Amino acid sequence: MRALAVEDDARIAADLKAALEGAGFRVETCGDGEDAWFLGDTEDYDLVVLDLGLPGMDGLSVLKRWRAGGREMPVLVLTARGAWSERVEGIEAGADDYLPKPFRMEELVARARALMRRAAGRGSAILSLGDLTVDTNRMTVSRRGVPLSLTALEYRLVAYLMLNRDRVVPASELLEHLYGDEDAREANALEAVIARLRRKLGAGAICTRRGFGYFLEGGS
Amino acid sequence: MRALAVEDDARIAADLKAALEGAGFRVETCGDGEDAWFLGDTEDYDLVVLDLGLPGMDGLSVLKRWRAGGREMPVLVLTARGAWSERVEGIEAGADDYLPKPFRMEELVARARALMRRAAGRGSAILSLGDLTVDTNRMTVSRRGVPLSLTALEYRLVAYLMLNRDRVVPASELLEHLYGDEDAREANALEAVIARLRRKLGAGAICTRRGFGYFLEGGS
DNA sequence: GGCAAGCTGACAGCAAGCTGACAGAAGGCG
DNA sequence: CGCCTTCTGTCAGCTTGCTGTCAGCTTGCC
Repeated sequence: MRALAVEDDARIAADLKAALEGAGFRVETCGDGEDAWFLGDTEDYDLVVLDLGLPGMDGLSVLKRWRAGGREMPVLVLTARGAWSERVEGIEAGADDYLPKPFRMEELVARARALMRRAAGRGSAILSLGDLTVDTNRMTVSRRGVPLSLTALEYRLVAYLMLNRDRVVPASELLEHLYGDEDAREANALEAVIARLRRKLGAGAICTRRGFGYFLEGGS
Repeated sequence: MRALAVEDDARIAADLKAALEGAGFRVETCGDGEDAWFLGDTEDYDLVVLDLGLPGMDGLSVLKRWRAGGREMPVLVLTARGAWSERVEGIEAGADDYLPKPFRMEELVARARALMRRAAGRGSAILSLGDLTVDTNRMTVSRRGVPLSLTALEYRLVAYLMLNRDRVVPASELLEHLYGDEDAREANALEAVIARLRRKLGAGAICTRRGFGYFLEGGS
């Protein structure tokens, strides 16, 4: 397992290196944006930890150029505290996860592992679309970073829509997923859940395509 | 990440290998006790999965000899169904976790990850969250520095929640961890333990997410 | 305008979870 | 061997709050 840590603050960089090495990675560090881009473009890493504030070239630009060039390695972005807009941009630029500073190194290592797991084939732990984020580990949903308190049923519905965010999910399929298809719940149980969800997520989050089904808002 | 799977049943060994490789490990297998001991003693593994019933040398003896020789890698022991005494011996011999057969491979992978996380946490045997501290070496739990007297069962529950503090642990998983075979214990044994624990730890320590499971309070 | 699909607030039933009491099991100790 | 202590599963009754149902409404479509 080979990792690249892109971070201009030498002390943090050293800490990153130590933590990741403790987790079993061979780690290289780099403090300059352009150098980082070059390394990420020419070398093969299993993981990149990328700070956004860099000399040379901005972290987001680095990331975008990697992705534009077809580099697909997992990238964990370090964002400034509470800078939500940075996170959104980071995700759009192709980040796989983000971690707000300051963070505990254990947290970083945990995320790194989650990324490795995801890359190793399985579903990701964190899914985002628009201003909604679903964390399948914690089984939580948050909106613009604000955690929402959902019931189990509501969570499963959102998570399912999020997993199938690239298509319209028929109501019948949702019913089957939620209730295991046997006793077809009297029609509008599903609609009741959707209504409650919309109240919590915000009106525009779940869209209806009349006669077809539901989908999560976000771009399309 | 390098793992050793010690298992004499060839089919199970193959399953183990596949599951762990799916989780990102490079996996070696071994079906004989003496060979296993030699490998574990001379090679560096990040994780060992060890079945107790082995030809050549008994699994427990292998483990004890590793520990006696100062080998500290995380070891996950596979025990026979319902064999309680084996578990206790396993812990005394230095196992980090145990899993009763038969088990689901996902469960194994989850445990393996938890072990890796623990091992990566600076090798520290002490975990803290909020005002709770769990010392996995001495198997003690304290609150604001005041040691609590917990029973074995209670300790294992708290420790497991602490090891998995970054997620909500489903009740079914806790049952499986505590009792091995889910069917054995009727309904609310788990809830009884939780109630007793809350009385000792303080009411807010263990939180319930209805329909999901339990998690330790702290921060989030 | 009329019909059907979908929405929503209210509400009651019900299941998940909590707790205190109790007794069987396990183990310690004389 | 027998008493005693501690642990822990079961039970019953309770609380909490999730969720399906209903009735009436809005929206989209022809």
